Amino acid sequence: MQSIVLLWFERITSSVNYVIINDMNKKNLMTLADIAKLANVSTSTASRALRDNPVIKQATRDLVQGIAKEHNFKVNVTASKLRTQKTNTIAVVVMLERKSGQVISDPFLMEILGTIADELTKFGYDMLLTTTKTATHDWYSYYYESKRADGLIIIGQGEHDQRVESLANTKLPFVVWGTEIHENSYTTIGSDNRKGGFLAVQHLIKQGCKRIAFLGDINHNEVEQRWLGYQDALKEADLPIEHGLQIKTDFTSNDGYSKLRDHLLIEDQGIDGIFAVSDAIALGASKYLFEQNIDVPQKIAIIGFDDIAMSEFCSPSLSTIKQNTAAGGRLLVKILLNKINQQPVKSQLLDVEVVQRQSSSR
Amino acid sequence: MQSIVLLWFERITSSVNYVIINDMNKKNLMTLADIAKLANVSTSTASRALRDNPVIKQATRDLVQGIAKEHNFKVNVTASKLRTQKTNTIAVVVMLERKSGQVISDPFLMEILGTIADELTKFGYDMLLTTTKTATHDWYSYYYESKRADGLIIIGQGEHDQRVESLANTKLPFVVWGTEIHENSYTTIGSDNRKGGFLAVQHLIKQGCKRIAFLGDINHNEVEQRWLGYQDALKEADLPIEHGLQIKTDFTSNDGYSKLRDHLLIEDQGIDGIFAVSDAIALGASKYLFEQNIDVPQKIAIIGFDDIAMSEFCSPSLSTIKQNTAAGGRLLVKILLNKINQQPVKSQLLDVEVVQRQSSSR
DNA sequence: GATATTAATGCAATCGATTGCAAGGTCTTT
DNA sequence: AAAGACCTTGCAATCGATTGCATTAATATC
Repeated sequence: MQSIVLLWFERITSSVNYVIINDMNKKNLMTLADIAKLANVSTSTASRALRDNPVIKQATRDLVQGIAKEHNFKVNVTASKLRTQKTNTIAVVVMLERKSGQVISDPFLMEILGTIADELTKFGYDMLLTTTKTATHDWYSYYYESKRADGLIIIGQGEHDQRVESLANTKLPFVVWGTEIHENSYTTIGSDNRKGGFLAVQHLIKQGCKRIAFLGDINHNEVEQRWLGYQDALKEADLPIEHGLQIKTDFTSNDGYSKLRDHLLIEDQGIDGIFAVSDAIALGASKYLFEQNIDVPQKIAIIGFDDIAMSEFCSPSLSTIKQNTAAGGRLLVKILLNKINQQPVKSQLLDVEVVQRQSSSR
Repeated sequence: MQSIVLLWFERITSSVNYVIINDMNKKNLMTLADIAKLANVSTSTASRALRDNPVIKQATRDLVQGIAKEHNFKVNVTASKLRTQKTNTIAVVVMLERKSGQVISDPFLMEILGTIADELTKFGYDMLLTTTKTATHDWYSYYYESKRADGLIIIGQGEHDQRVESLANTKLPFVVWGTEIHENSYTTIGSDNRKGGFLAVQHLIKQGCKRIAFLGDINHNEVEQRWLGYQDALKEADLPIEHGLQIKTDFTSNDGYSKLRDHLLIEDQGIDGIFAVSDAIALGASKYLFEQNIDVPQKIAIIGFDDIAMSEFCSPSLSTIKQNTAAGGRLLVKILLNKINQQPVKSQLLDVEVVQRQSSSR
């Protein structure tokens, strides 16, 4: 405050400072110019000093930074964004299933979102979150042209989605959590779903299963891969692939329950194993088997996918395929930031592993 | 550049358009000024026209809007934010438990986040998401002073948190999902946890339970309320409140499992009911009872809290207290926006209800 | 001591949209 | 036909930080 008075005689006039003080009282917002005045330097110097630009003398940098800290000054990122043309923000779009309005697989999602959030923070980025339920359709315009974000992370490609496809032709840097579909169409990061399906079914076969049902909807890209893995394992064991054993099932426990019921009522009873493409589905199926007094795993062994927290605590506990979500989140961020920095990137698959529990231990 | 020269002769000439096209090729970004030129009006008129300001003639509005649409023009929100001093963005902070690094109760969280996201979108706000794991500590500076967001939604107050308390003295508009603690300290929205605890225990008592264990950590504000509700119900039924039956348990299935085990091994065996403050805990506890061949619900009835998707599909299915998360999300947004618009607001409780399933049906 | 280098800082334009105020035009009204 | 009222539109300042270029100060070189 006193320094301001002294400035009367200097370059800066008293009335200007007076106004500023008033402004502060009114809005309680320091501006870079205020800091500069207090430090008795120009705003350019103040700006450079705050960002530790070596062109500014160390003493000046210390002075300015000290004053900034003292007054708890924070740069107005909006002004900064406008000038630098960088938002330092990444938008994350969560694809929800249209019909159910339900999240692809809750616990898994929350975990990957958390990792992404943390990872972005680490690199100085903010994270904008939306779901497909209400989001604008034109992500390119909304996020990129409007300067809301520098890039986009899309979680779950779901069934073929036109919105994602069309992004490939824009300048918007983005990555997708899912499965690589059309070659080079866009960059995807995801678990090795085919291997996951393979491991799951191979495991069931090792437990002695010969006729294994597949619960999932292969219109969903990732599920399609799991379905291919399912077939790989059967082929490897010289078991027949019976398309009648593929039961189209949504990503919910409810559907797992009822689809299995319908199938067991209508179709033959000869299945001795179930590969469900999500733990939620598997739990629904288990429920039905339990109600029918069908012994799990002795009569029918069952394995899921995701390794959600509950799987361990149901009875019998659920075997499953575990995805490395933490690594996935980190990779998504890393690849996207590389892309933003014009570096070449390519799609990647993450390894998966079998978690064996009671539901498949004979 | 050239456009300036050309403007000498005429306001708009075809060559001006040419220049604009050049600009686009360079940056592929239309600016309001470009649209204005195409429409042969000033930027001020263009700006007002786009926002449907009635002071502008309808014909002009149509013209400008038409051109904007035709060229797929989107206003640069960064510039807009700077000028208007409004970000139209809300930051959402998810409080994670420190120790476990785990989310308070996954499925519940994802649901409320989804609702908040959708609701904010509806009102034209973007949503910035962070977790407490890596977030800056000074939310006021980071979000408000830096002009990243107009307000803050905090999900879960956890144990007493200094960061939340200190916000109460700032100008940052914010609301908390949780339980009202210090009167008027800040605005909270949350389920009526006390009533939830009351209903849960009352229900168990109706089923004939006389000695009911409480699984939860009452250092957590919301859990404390559930604990009070627990006591209310016991008092109402003239049952003794035994503090030995309060078992401090974290929000995980794992802890539910092991804490119950420890308790049943060390303490007396006389309990005939369990109220777990989350479904995750309840499922862990169920698991233990199942392993020990303790009949649920006949010997011990059990009820949880949250109504996560899995509860219905475990065996036995889990009774629980259901929170109205969708209403919660909507209310959080509504209250916060009211607050931002300087309207008076007050904390609110949301109703809860018992969902009776097998685990408590004798 | 004069000039060439280098170091440190300041000037002023810029990012793109918004808005108070002024100015021009049109239409009444008497 | 003059004067006022109103309707539209444009001018120019503004939001706050950043940065290319110019300028001044300090040091080195001959």
